[in-house]
Amino acid sequence: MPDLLDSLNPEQKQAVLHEKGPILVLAGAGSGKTRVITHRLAHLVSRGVDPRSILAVTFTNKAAGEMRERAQALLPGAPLTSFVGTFHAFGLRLLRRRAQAAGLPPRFGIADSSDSLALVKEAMEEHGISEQMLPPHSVRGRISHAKNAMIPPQRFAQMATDFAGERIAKVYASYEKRLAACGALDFDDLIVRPVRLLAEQPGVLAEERRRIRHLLIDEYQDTNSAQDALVKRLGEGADSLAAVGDEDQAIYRWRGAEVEHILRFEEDFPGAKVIALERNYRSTDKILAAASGLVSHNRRRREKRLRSDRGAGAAVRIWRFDEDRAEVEAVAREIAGSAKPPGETAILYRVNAQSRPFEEELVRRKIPYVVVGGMKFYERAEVKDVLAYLRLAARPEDDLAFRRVVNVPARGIGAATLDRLAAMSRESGKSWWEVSADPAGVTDRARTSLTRFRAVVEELREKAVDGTPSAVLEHLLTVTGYSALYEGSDDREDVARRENIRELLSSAREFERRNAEGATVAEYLDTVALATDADAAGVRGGAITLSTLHAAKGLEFGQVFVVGLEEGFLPHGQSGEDEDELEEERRLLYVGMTRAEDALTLTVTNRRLVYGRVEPRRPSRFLEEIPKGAVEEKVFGYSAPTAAFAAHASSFEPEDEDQRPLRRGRRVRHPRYGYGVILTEEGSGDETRLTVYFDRAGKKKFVARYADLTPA
DNA sequence: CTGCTTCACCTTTTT
DNA sequence: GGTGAAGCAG
Repeated sequence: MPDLLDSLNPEQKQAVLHEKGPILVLAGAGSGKTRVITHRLAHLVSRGVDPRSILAVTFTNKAAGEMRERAQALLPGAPLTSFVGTFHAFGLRLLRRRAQAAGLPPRFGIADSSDSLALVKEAMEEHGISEQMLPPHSVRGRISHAKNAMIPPQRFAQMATDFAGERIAKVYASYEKRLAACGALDFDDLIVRPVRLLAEQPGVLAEERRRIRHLLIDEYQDTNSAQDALVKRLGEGADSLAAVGDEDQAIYRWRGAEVEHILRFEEDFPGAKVIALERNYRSTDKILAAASGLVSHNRRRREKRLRSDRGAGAAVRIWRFDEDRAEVEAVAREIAGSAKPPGETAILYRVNAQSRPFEEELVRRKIPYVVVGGMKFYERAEVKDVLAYLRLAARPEDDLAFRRVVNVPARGIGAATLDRLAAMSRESGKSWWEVSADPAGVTDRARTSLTRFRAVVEELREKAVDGTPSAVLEHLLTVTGYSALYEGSDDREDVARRENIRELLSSAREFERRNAEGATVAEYLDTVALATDADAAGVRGGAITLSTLHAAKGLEFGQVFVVGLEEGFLPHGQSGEDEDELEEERRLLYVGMTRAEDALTLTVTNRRLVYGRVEPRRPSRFLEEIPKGAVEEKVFGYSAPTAAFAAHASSFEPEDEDQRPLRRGRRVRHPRYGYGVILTEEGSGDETRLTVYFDRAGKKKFVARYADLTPA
């Protein structure tokens, strides 16, 4: 198929044609990365390579879907049988096939992020750790990092140096126990377990290597160490291993990704071929110059020179506003007056909460829009409830699902009964399901309710043996009494819930259609567990796209607005001042800017409503780093800040040396709580209240005047 | 045990 | 502004 290569430039062609061994493709923004991957995949197949020996891995379902589709389009005829999917989907498939070798129960479940957060909370409670002391979210984060670094609880405990670390080690250990008790794996396990399996069982490794001969890894800059290890295990000795990525677009450090993996590729794979794709087909020169100038302030990157293929174009606009209302209006007005079709426009922001004012204004102006990401379909309570019933139908020993719905709709099974079941389960090592058959020490009412509940689940189990997912779902909605819960109500929320349930049903039918044979309940549940968003990005058609900078990666638009370029958003207030985190924030903006083809507008505001409060804002430091030659500034009715306002604003200034001993960030000592650090100051003078985070006692609030705090 | 109210706390990004 | 936990009356 010679025409396969005609549309490629020389570098792209080299990347596609590369025959043997490791190759790293450094694909700058807009350089035709997906094109290279899909063509390489298609090329291998058309050259006679067995499609089943090709493994193509990405990070998101969306990217995987696109890759499969586009590769398939290049290969008329037989459906592509290669594995094309996410790291997690690959890990899951491997573990399902080799559950026994991996030492897993034959039908293990998958704990999603809310399941695993629930388990962390329980584990914390078990060890008497309050949520004030350690936020469950961050504990969950620490555990996740440890798992991805392949550090087991035992070693984590040995490594723990401080008080918090010791506690987290305990939580980590019982979290793992609890996960095992409900026969479930969390997302991290889906990567880490395969790595361990391949490391410990040479036989399995040999077989997998025999099966997988060609690897294609997308977004290599976003791999964490477990994913990197997985690639290395499988890739060693493979016929080819192609890693594609761009360190300037690495934006998942917080999730354990390490740019080092891509920066170190040639050392890890000696003799690797490296090809840089530096021709940009997406953006005009001005946009590219602005974005490149910005990201060149990063140190941990390879020097590169992106060239635009599209001519100079218009300057990047920087719009400055006095307040957020004006910002929202100006952006909406520009969009309304624009000749571009709505589908060609995107508004990008740092955090989801920023979408709201724009949504309101777009609604007011009757401009259609879609929000990418946002509230996730599979995270809605009603969807999770219904799926929990389905999970029980497939695997009654799924404690997490059991607890979720045993009392939904309300059956008179309350906290006391649940505590009983928990205790019995812990003592006997049996699942809640088993224990609930003969519960000791619960009220008669609860006992009858449990019996009735069990009968319902038993019936669903039978139904699930040979029923399709959608049939079981439909059945379950009536027998459990779940749909009656929201029926016949005019409440907007209830209407939405009914719609979501209907939506779930049709997605199940869609799943069955796509997997004509083998659309079992278990397989449907696997798919759903790894599907995080409802692929909303596919339906953008005639609507403006609203998206976070993260979710915008991989997309492109004629006209892009990156809004709210202020300190606190970009860089985000939760990101520290250390260089690595700043670099990541800078890359995030870079990713946003390089989404634009012809028009890019960056906005800043002097004042903004945050959590219902008007707050002074300062322009992002990144604005200074964008080359002046590429931009054109415009100030909208900008009034100089008042003196008081300026004083307030300047307290955000990091280089403004504040000598007060009890200011934000200072370490202090308290006679009772020991050492800590000041998190926030509220009010002023005698009224000043301080929130202090103590190393051992957690968060406490004080009125500064009365608290016995000394600088430490 | 349930359902309602209040209250605190919060807010990064996601497979 | 929104959500989830905690508190309280029925």
